[in-house]
Amino acid sequence: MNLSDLAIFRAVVEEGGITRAAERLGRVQSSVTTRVRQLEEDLGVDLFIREGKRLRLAPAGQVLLDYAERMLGLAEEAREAVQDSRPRGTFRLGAMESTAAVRLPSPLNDYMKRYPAVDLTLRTGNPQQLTSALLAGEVDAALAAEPIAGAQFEQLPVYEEKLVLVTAAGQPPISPDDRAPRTMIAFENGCPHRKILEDWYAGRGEVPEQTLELGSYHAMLGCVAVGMGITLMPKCVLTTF
Amino acid sequence: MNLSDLAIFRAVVEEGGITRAAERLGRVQSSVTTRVRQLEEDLGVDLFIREGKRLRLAPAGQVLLDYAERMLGLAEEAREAVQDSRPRGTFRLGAMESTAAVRLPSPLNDYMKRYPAVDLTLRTGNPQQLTSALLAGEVDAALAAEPIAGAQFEQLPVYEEKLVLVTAAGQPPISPDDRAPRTMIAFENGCPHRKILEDWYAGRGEVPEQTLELGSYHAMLGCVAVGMGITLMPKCVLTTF
DNA sequence: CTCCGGTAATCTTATAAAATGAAAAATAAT
DNA sequence: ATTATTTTTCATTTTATAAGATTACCGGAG
Repeated sequence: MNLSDLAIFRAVVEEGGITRAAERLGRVQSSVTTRVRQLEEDLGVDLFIREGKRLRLAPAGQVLLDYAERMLGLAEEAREAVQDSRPRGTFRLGAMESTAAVRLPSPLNDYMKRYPAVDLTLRTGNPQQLTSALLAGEVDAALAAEPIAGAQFEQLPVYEEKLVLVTAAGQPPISPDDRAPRTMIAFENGCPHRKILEDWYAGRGEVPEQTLELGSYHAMLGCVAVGMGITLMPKCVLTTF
Repeated sequence: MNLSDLAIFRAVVEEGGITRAAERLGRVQSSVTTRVRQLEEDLGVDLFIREGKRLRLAPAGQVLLDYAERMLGLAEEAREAVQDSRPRGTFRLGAMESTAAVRLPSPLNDYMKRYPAVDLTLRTGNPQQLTSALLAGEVDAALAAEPIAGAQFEQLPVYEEKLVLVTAAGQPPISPDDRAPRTMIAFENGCPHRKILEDWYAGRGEVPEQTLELGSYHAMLGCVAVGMGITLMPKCVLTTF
């Protein structure tokens, strides 16, 4: 059973005869006869009751007709849907926590309005996690901070993040002469900003005596505000609090 | 696009590769490659994104996969439904008014309980109307009183109707010596009982002076009861009032 | 009854489609 | 760089479908 068989069968039913169906289908009567018989043989049932030269739809034919129309309708629809270039399906995007929270909400909102047929999935993680998800095909694209290890990706600069050192309000500014605050507050391991902050310490010939690892920017800022230590984060994150 | 193409496409998606799909389908991988490419050409879109030796489902492929699964599911279902010999569809039955009202309700009820997948249509009419409906293919079968004109039908005796002359209660019985009541009450023209009643009059050498034609047995009996005339009807009809 | 018009079935031949097998190209892993 | 794996391509064989001619069948008209 394939769709052309079903189309032929449907034409025979609709035209009420093999000869007229053949005419409509632009083929010869014997072909149509053969295809109908083959279909009957394939299904193991009579689709038509043959009374002399007249064909009457058999019960099994009625049943098949219903299915045939549905399948042919779906085929037509599929053909159009597939050629429709408007985005659809699911778009699985990866991003770092900071990007996801601050930069993405607005464009994501626009995107979803613009392409209502697309389901969006946002997965957050550090660049390592994002790149491996990308390699595994678990996400379609990701926004991550450079540099990216094993750069066999197609890349496109999107945002330039200005990173700021954050200290408690009222604290004297950090100068090259003073010792840096002893506690470094950072996001989970793998976060590129954390690495940069560690490098900053190293550049001063220092090492943070203590590291406080937190799971959210909100918590980190709270800790900084009470003078627990310093942190490094995209400037834009600050503006949202 | 036909169902085998779609089955092949689905297998490739499910197995995640042409080689495994070919194995599962029991054919050689070059065939599978060709069929997939043909399907893409036919639809005018790429179903897969080819990255080296790995195939990734393209957006259009996602769309098609959904349709393919639906169509293949329907095909499977159709194959089973068509081979299912239990009656289904619509059964269009014709019958005379008296048969429909008195004899059919109970068997019809049984039938519908027994074959819930069958839709029943009952069309009432006199034997002439029923036979022409049968010839036109508007009903599948009909219950009609003999004799039937142009008997190219397959026939089967089902009921034997005892016809009774009905007069008003308290009336003296009709004897061959008296004149028959002057008014004949009958169903619409074409009703076989009416013909029989007319013949009965003729057999006595009489002719009904007046004919009252009514559309329902209920009305006919009402008229007989008040002494307006006589009628002839199946005995079973009487028992239902 | 026989012939004619119209229809479906059958059979043979021609054409198109699909499957195969082998080799090539591409690429991921070693 | 080499090997192994996977897809693609191509020539060939096999299968499926279409066409064309014929036959069989039925229904109506003469």
